[in-house]
Amino acid sequence: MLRFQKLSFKRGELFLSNVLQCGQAFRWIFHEKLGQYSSTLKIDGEFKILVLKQDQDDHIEYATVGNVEERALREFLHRYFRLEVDMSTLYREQWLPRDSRFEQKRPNGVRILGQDAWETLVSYICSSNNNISRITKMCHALCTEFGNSVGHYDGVDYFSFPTSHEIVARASEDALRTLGFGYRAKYIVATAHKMEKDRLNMSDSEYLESWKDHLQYEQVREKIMSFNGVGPKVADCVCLSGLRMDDVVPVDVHIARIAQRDYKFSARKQDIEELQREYKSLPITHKKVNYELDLIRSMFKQRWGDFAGWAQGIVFAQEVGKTTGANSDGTTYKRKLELDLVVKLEKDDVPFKRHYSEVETVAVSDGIKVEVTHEDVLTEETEYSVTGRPKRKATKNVGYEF
DNA sequence: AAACTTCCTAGCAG
DNA sequence: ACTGCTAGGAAGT
Repeated sequence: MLRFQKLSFKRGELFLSNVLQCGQAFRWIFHEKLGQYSSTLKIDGEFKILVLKQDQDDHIEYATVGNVEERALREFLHRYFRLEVDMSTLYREQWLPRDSRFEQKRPNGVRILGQDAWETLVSYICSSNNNISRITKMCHALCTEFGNSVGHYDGVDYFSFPTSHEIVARASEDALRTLGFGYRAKYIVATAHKMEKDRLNMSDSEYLESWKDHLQYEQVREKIMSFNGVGPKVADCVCLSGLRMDDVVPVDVHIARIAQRDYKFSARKQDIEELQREYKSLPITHKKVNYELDLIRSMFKQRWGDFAGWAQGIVFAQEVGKTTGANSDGTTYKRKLELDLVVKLEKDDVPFKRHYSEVETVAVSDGIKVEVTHEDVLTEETEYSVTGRPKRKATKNVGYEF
């Protein structure tokens, strides 16, 4: 039996269900019966099986399979979930004053994870032109095929995420293609080779992290983009989640659509030309960069400030609004969002709690569809908070239904 | 420089 | 059964 410990935080700062399987991390397994998430993570330099669960909005519970020193574990979790970042304050002091669209948004416990840099790089190479379901399968395949056995828990074997050395030694383009990586197979192999050659005596992640200390964002991105299969979007994801560069906004098709639709963005010719002059001196970036997308990136950075990447995470989660993840039986499902709302209507009303699921919804509030009856009219004064976990009932759909 | 096309694959609609 | 399309892009032309 696992011994679970509590890790507390300010109410609403973290909801595992909105963070672990929404396309940011790809290796968390959800155990239907236990209501737990598990994965292997490198804690204090060694991969361990970590189990998490949450049924309150002000703490999570954690346990490891096998011994990990308590202090190191808590430090790891604090760093992984970036608990030093206070989202409610950011929301109140940064995003809301700078962007009135945030009046219609809440953080909902969506956070940017501080992940292992090398794993982030490889995972996001897999993500190109791909859906979350398949990315998840690919990341798991990398570990089971080329990683090391870490242990066993609740009927599942766990493996480490392979180092560049292990990928070079154990994988090949052919093997990866057979595993379903498609044209990304050669990117993975080439990236692992380059990493193995460049990192010298450092570990993969130490090498990537070393750039952050003495280089500006533009140069760090440049370095990351020098890996095969890594363009601006993937590099920005590595900056944000792998290197904890909180102001970086990765611009994918969704964010580009939001910029145009909600922020009426359109690139001015003058701005594009200025940007081209700026990039002239950089050897790689100006070849891979899409100037329009890059202008969107800088627009959001300017608008949202030092934690623009986190604001992007909230906006993105609301836009996509679904989670997909692996189950302990090896299947990968798209989950439907399910939540409990604590609704306080008029000021003299007693708050009440009510369960909602996406299926039965009609009205939209905060990007969450809510069924509203005649007796509970949501107004601008309505206070609500979201608790609960994703519904475990699966659909086979891949795609967005909003 | 910018605007194409191609690259794997699974799932789904028509 | 078959085609066409799409899904957190990047590389090649």
